[in-house]
Order: sequence, then structure tokens, then C-alpha cells
Amino acid sequence: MANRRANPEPFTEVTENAQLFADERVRVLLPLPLGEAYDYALPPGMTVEAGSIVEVPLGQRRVTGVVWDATPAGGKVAAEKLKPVIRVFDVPPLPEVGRRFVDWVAAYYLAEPGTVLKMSLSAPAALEPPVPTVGYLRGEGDPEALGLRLTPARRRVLSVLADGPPRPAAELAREAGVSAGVIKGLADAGVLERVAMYDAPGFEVPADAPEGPALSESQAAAARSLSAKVRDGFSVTLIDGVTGSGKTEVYFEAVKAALRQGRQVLVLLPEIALSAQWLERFAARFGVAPAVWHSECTQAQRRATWRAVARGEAPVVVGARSALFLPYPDLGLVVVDEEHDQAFKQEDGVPYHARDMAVVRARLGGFPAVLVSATPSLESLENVRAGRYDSVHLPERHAGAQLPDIEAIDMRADRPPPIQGHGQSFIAPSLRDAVGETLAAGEQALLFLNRRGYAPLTLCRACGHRLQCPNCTAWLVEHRLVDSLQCHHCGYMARVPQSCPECGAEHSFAACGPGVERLHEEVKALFPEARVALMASDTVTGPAAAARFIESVQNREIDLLIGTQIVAKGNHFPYLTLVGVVDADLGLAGGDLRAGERTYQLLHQVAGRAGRAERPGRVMLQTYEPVHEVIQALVSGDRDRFLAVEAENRRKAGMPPFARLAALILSSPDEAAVDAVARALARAAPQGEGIEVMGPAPAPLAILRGRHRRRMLLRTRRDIAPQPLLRDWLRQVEVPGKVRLSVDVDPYHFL
DNA sequence: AGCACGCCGACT
DNA sequence: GTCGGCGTGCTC
Repeated sequence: MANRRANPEPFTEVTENAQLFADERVRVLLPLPLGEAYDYALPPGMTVEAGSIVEVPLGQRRVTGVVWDATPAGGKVAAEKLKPVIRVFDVPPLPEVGRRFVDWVAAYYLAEPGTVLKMSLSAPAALEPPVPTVGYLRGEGDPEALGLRLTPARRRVLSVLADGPPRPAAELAREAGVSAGVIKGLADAGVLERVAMYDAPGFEVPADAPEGPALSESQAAAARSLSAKVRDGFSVTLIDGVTGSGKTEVYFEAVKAALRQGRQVLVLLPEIALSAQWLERFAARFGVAPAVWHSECTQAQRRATWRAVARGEAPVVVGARSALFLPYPDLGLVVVDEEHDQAFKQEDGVPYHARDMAVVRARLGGFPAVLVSATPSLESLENVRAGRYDSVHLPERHAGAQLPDIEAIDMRADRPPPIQGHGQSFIAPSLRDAVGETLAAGEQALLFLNRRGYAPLTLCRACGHRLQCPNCTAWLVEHRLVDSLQCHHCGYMARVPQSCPECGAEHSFAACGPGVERLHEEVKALFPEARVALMASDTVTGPAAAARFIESVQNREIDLLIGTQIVAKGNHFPYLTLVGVVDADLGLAGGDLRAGERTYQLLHQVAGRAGRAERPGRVMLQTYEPVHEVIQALVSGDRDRFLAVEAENRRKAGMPPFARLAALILSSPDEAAVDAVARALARAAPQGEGIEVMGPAPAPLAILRGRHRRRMLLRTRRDIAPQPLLRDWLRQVEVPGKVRLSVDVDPYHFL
């Protein structure tokens, strides 16, 4: 049931101390890639202030923009050419700190300010006044005096309304057990009064939440120190603690401290859509649900949340990275949970890193940022080491549960035997036995394989032809569940052909290597009795499906779960005691800068799914390289030594976090045109002490969506900001329209 | 980002 | 002869 309230909704007050513009010229930043704010004429009688959200004409259309800074002196566009501001929206102005943040992000990532602003204006419907529902109250009119017969139905309506708040007709009719006609009749006669009702945001989080669970000494100390920081302006603290060490409980105390100060709190999660468990935890602690913001929110939810945030009526927002750009009037704490997660790096649109920008937002707003992880990023650890960030260690596992025992299976010695009728198999005998024992004990097992579909490569046995994407330099992956071939890079889909497109041989395709669907097949052959479920992004479509899956595992309706990294994210399965990582080497190939770090983080997180209740967990890693430092680190549990080695390798190689990188990606359907621009860029490359340019080279995905791609990499010493170099560099090179040049500052992926 | 203006193929 | 394809370019 929606919360409603009868107080008037519209926002009309003028912000205190606001500098109202009386000039006839205002600068308006539009959420478009225009390079700069445009000047508009302010019609007589209309007043705006910096941050006012306005509608202006642009060419043939009307767009929403934000009055950006103080009135420009003069301006380069002649006053006669200025078009007038059409209207000012009746919402609070975008706060000063939010505007500075947009400018900061745009400058850092060399993006157009307008494209960054677009992320702040992401709920257009929120700007329009809400449409009220009609509510009914007991009115002045006396039924007797009006000569109205008090039928039992009418009497029930009046008695329902006697005690309380106004209700919409449908609700009132249901409560009183009458038809809508009775209510309408009473209202028309004047016995009931009609009032406008607005959906209340319902995001209020009490500042005096009940006491949480008892904290251990170290947790309590950490909580106290974080809570104290909430009063002390900007700081960054890394909470570094293993799964189950109570990190969430600790930062909840900081949330509570910020709420007590009357300030807003933002918690960023990597994939909010999959974190129903986090929301339950929050609700259990604070008694209410927080405002939620992510890409899967409906238009109505976005509208309500944006509005509530802007009006200061959403004390706690939990969201994906884009929640950083909401118009908080008084943000007082930002928490980045799972701070190492690469999902915080946005790759399309403006490529920004939400963890880093959360720190920037905290600095601009003068409040603390808290980064949380069981496997912190090397960046954050280096910031701690250098004294830029504080850190809090939460060593012990809470409530006596044991860390899982991790072992490596050497696949060279413990080879999976072929299965009749299935060809290759991928589960080593020792893992198979362990799964058998686990199921026999009535416990659950998870087989983790971070590869969607049936097989990563399909080829023709007759001629060796490999099924390739027509638009990309990538193999097509067969998805048997939906009977299609898919490109995981561009979304291309096709039916599996009957015969080889190259040699025409019939039924000649052979699957190479495992995907989760193929693993599923093998598992069904090995454990025909087990109830098996497959969890991948194509079987889990959206948060509701994810919640159903998780629930069925928790209810023990499933014995054996097969999943991609979608299962790694923060789900708690109390009866899961065995995790088998089918291909622990998978992420290590390819020579990516962060391959080792990422694989360690992912497998550590997957391993954490095992044995979280009172049952001890067991984790088995299938590997062809058991001596690899990542595998060794997981098996020995010596995370810090691994990170030290990894950091030392990066330092020696002159790579982040000990240097700065920026990638240039050129793309065009016309290969010659891309190469011409690449050569021109190479000629104009910046030079100097501590500056290095690599490339151009074909990108690892040399053709993506039909566009030829070239990469260049600028590397600078940590103390040299790459942005001025990049700006200077790009200014010198003419880029024809059909060639796209994008800049990725602090790149994470090297595709 | 839209939307218009602008030059080349299949249709009333 | 027009309707319409989407390639370039502008929007205060």
C-alpha cells in the first residue's frame, strides 16, 4: 500500500542566500555534448538562481537544462540572438556542490560537461509537478441536516473515516465494504470532502534506529572511529575485513551517525539489482527500506527517488554508480561497498570510476568516504600505504564460523574422464567425488564457471571453420537453452546453421571448451538425482528472477547450483558447503594489467559463498597451473603477501597505481580513416620526462560492432596529470566525422 | 542528443 | 518526376 500524505507537494520556496539573477542573460548547461553552456535571455519577471532547472528552446525543440554559473560578463553570442528561457521547474535547484562535481568529473575524464550533467538529470518526469490522487475526508456537511438517509453502507464509510487520514476512493470503498458509488454520492452531497493527496516518498529513515547486534571489541572500535569521522569533514577510510567480519554492521553505525547529524547518506553497491539480501539487512537494522537507485528501477521509482533526494526527503540512498549524480542537497557520508569491484567502472558513455568519484564527491562536500572490501583494490591499498586514506582492519570472522578450506586440483594429474555420449568433460574425479559427498550429506554445492553459453567456440569438424561474429573479432557462442549463436560483445544473434557455412558439411559442428550450459549437461549425467539449477545472466533476467533463484537455494529446493559470476555477489547460502571453481585459470590469460588482481578478487568472493553458517566450507580450484601466485595465494590464504607481490610487480612495470594511464580508442567503419587518424595522433604525441605514449595498435577486439579499432596509451608518472597533456594533444589532430575518438582516463579494461 | 539540410535509388 | 535513405553539421 502506497504511503500518501495530504500536505501540499509543490516546492516554491526560494533557497536562502541564493543569488537571484535579475540580468537578462543567463548561462544554461544542457545535458548534451555541446562543449559549453549556452546563453539564454531571461524574460522580464522571471527569476532564476544558479542551479535552477529550466526549460529552454534549442533549435526546433525544447530541452531541460541547468542555470550553471553567475551571469556571464557580456558573452560571445549577441544579445539579439538569445532565445528566452521558457520556464523554471518547480523543483529545488541543483545544489552548488553537485554542479561543481559535474564540472570536476567532466574535466577529469575529458568529457563534455553536458554529458555528465545528463547523469544528474536522469529522471525527467521528476521535474513535473506530481499528479495528486483524490482523497476523501469527513467533511463539514451533516447528513441529517442535508436530508440524507444514513444507510448502513454510508454509516460504514463515515465510521471508517472517523478516525483517520484521507483515503483514496478505492481504498475507502474496500475498507468500508461499499461500492465507489456510495462514496461519490456522499462527496457530491458534501458529507465527504475531497482533498489532493500526494504519494509520500516513504523513504524516511529514523535517525535513532534501534540498537544493532552486539559488536565485537574491534568492530565497536571501528564503528566508533567511523562515527567520529562523520563530524570531522572530509576523510577516506578503507574498511578491510574478510567476509563475515561484520563490515556492514560497522558502516551501518557510521550511517546512523550521519543520520543523527541530519545529513544524507549514499551507499554504492556494484550490482544493486542482485542485492535483495543487502536491503533486507538494512531494513532489519533501520526498520525501513532505503531509497533505491539503479538502472532497473521503473520510471515511477526513479521519479519518486530523484524527487525525494532533491527535496532532502531520502535520508539514505542505496544505489549503483549512477546514484552518485543524484541532486543531494546535504550529503554527509558515502560508502562504497565491495570497492574493488570492477562494476564501479563505467565503460560506456562517460567512462568514470564510481569509487574514485565517490571520493571526489566526498572531498567537494566535505564529508567522509568509506570504502569497504574483503579484497581491496591495489589502488586503495596504495592510498592507505601512502597515508592518503585511513584504514580499519576487521580481522576475525564473526560468530565463530570458519573460513573455507581452499585446495587446488591439478588438472594435469587429475584429469576429467570422458563421459559417454558427451565427449569432453570438465569435472575432475576429486571434485566429482566431493560433490557426491556433499550431496549425500544433504548439503549444497556450487560449481562456478565464469563463461556463459554452451561452449566458447564452435568449429566445423570437416573443415575447421570457426563460427565468428560478422561484426566483431570474436567467436560466436552457442546458447543451447535458447537455441542461438550469440556474440557476447555486440549482441549479434543467429540460429545455429544446419550445415557449415564454409564447406557445407552437415551436422559437423563441434563444441570446444566448457560453458555453464555444457557443465550443466555434464552434472546431470554425473548426478541424475540432484536438483540442479543454472544461474547466468541469460537465465536470471532481472532482480525478481535473481531473488527467486536465491530463495530456492536458501529453501533447499536446489542441491547443486551452477553459475557465472552472477552468483558471486553477496548472497548468503547457509547450506552451501562446497564450491568448485571449474576453471580457476580463466581470468588469468590475456596479459591484462589487472588479470591477477581481478581473478584473486573474484575467486576469493566465490570461495566466500561456502560454509558461512556453522558448517565449515570447502573450496576446490581446478587449475592447470597450481603454482601460479594467484592460486597459491588463494590456497594459502595469504592475501597480503599476494598483494605485496602484485604491487611490487606493478611498481616495477611502472603501472597503476604507481603511474597514471589514459587510453585513446579510435574507431570507424573505415579502416583506412582510423589508421590515418592514429598516425596523426602518433606524430603529435606528447613528450617529456615521465611521459610515454604507446601505440597505435589494433585493439584486442580489433573489430567491434563493425568498427575497426585502434588503441593508444598515454602513461605518465603519478605526479603528472594527464588531462592537460591529452587536451593539448587532441587539439592538434583533426578527427573526421566518421572516426570516433574516445578517451578513457584510468582505464580498467584493455579491450 | 535531435533535427534539418542535403544529395542519390525505387516508386505513385 | 517525387519519397526517402542516412551522412554532415548546428543548436545560445
